[in-house]
Amino acid sequence: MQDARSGGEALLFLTDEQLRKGIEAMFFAYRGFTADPDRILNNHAYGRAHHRAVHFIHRSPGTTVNNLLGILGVTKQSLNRVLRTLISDGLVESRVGTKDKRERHLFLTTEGATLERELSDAQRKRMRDAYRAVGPDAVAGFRKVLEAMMEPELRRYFKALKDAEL
Amino acid sequence: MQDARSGGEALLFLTDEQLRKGIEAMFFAYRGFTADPDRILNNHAYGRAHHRAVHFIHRSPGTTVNNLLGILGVTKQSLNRVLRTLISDGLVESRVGTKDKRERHLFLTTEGATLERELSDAQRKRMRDAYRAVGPDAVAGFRKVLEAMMEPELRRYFKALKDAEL
DNA sequence: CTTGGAAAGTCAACAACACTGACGTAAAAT
DNA sequence: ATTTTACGTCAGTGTTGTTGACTTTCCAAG
Repeated sequence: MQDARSGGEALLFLTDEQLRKGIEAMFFAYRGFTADPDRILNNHAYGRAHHRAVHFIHRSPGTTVNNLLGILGVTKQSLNRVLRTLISDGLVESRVGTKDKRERHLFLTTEGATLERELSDAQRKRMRDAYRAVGPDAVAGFRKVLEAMMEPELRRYFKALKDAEL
Repeated sequence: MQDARSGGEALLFLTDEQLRKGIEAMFFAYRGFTADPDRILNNHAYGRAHHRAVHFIHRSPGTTVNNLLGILGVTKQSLNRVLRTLISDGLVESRVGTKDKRERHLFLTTEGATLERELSDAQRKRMRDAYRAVGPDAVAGFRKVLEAMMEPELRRYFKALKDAEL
């Protein structure tokens, strides 16, 4: 039906039509991916930017502001606005570095960890339901494609994250 | 290494750690997914919202504003601002409905189609490279997980999009 | 036929969050 | 001693989302 241009046999998944469907799937899926956390954040007067910060501080406790900047890909001004509110609201603690006193090491407070849990529970639930519905082989393929789509620098960072670090 | 808590055998892909890695993969991959179009849009003084509108108008020529609203999941006021600039810039044409004069049917002009092509070429290239790197089986799994992650309403819409419509 | 409500679309004002640019401070590196 | 790095801040701007108020059009009940 859509193999007119790829004279080939096993290359049908590379047609423009299939690629476009993949693009749209990515768009619609990302909406679902963020839907549950967005609902929760609305009740807390926070936004997606706060979620991202809280997630990665939880993931890597003691990370520095500079580290976070690289991961999140925003300017320090933008991140600072978010961190400032999280710190003043008592969700994040910022400790001056011991070795290098210019650095600030970020940690979640108990309250911050509570919000993180609430957000990630909702997001994991959707992910778990999706995973369960399709099975481990599909999940493996999913992960492969996502990794291949990343910018090389972030892919390196992503692969360096140890599973055990959680 | 991370199977401590799932007493099970084939359920390792459902551990919290694996789910969290999936969440992060989704986050990083989406950044890659939008990186190329974002660069192009910057040169044109447009944003991601314009991209989305142009994409779906190309996908379904003659679609109404209301249709687009359901697909994009924003308020009509937000979409209207984007459409207004696209129309006044001559990328989109808005025709009053013949049957129902309240409706506006949207079409890309030649200039609009040129921008759409430029954007989707870049985005498809990244998708194609990723697909090629992982092979058809992984791509099938990728698509399955994405579909499972969508909100039911959008999944129905997504599945209804015929491949041939492109 | 008229009237009243619903639907489609537009205009205006506001908030969140990204950006750039400039500046300041403290500490590390050279 | 000078430069660079890490971090914070102030000011200004742009995109994209929101709500609220409005017009035009359609349709259906009286």
